[in-house]
Amino acid sequence: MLARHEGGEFLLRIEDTDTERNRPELTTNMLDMLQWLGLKWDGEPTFQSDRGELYKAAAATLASGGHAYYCECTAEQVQARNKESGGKPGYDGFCRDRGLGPGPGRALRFRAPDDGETRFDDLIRGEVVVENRNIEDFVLLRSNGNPTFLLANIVDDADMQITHVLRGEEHLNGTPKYLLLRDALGFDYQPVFAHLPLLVNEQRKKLSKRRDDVSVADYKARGFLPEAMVNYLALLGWGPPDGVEVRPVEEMVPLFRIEDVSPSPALFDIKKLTFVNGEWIRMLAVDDFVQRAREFTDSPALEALAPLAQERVKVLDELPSYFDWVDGPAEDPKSWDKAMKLANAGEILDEITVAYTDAAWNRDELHARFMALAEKLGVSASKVQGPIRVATTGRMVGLPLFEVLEYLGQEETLARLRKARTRLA
RNA sequence: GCCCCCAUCGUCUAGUGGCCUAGGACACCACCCUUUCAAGGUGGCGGCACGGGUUCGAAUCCCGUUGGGGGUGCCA
Repeated sequence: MLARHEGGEFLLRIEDTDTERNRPELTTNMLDMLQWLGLKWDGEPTFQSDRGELYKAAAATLASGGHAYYCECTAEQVQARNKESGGKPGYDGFCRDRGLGPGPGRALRFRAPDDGETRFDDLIRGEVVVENRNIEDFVLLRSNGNPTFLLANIVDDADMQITHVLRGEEHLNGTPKYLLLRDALGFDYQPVFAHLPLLVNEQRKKLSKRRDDVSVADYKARGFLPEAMVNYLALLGWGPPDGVEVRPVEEMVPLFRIEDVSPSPALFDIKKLTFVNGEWIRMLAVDDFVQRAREFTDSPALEALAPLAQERVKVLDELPSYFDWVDGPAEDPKSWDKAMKLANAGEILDEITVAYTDAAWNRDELHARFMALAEKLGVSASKVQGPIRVATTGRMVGLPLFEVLEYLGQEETLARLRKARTRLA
């Protein structure tokens, strides 16, 4: 798939589409992801099937030039022969000199050199040298006629004059093959290589789609901000020279140099991502926060209490638990037990359930009366708020109590307190 | 098996021969602040994998060992 940067400054080619099955939805997902992350692009995606003739021409050049040959071995046959000769994987060159022509069931293989070495410079890893005899005869054209990734890769790169080949370390081994193909095809083409470190899981294995959480859509659904995601991703394998880690991409771009990227694998640490996300949430303008928070809660109290929630939440999907008291105290037996088992829980509720009319029902007044009550009962303020909090919101933890009570209003608050008192008795 | 890559606190990193008694961030712990929880503040815990060289001097350079990862597909 191809995507051109907005300013036309560079051409980004993303190779993710299966050349054989050619599933467009993969491309669509990727474009959605890029957009969410704020990476601009334009231009229409290009599929490999649109460029088939180019690959076939290259394959023909290779075959007629003696750089490739047809092979009718099946995977099973190769495997069986390898097993017999000592279990070494890789193609054994069985059809190398059989002079087979094209035909059904026959794949085209590259004839790798028997000697010499292939070397290249990598911005991140320095010089990499591989002896050609360690490179086996890999497939160029499948028996169904479709080109493989490697062939499409070099043809596209040379054709588009790709300047920078930046990819994961898993492609490091493929690079000598890529270069061998380039030379066999006679291309005058020399990109700059940079093989980036792999992202690994807790077991230090390469992050895989099958067993790890790698879908950006999932992080989006959980309430991670794209700003935080990009920010955190940039921190893997790299650190800003001034040490300021939480900052917008625009600020990191001028600081970033691909050659400063670390060559060793990095662990994707959800804890730090969460921290960065919390920082970004707190940096949001309140109305922006409210807008984004709306995806996660439909509470009518959101607008009124947004700044208080904004300061507490690290991931947006925590929001519901901060606002589930609006229609009545949340069901949370643990909180109830913890708060109400206090010896003087009943006494606290008795004292606080008295209405007042000599002052406005607001945070400051509630606070003042609450403090007076704590002093009167000779109990710490933090102890006193427990029963009240649970009686009104159902939970032991949550937004600051008096703001919540102010929002609830005197009538509703007192009703909840009395109800709790009855239940307690 | 073979080939390639990698190796600083638990994690992400700074460090490119003396500014290193190895710095920062996350996490963790303690204290402060405080109506809960957060946020904020202060402090703490914690690392150059090992062994040889080179050098007046090595986390930094070289070699080896060990450990980890990747590749070894008619996947990309």
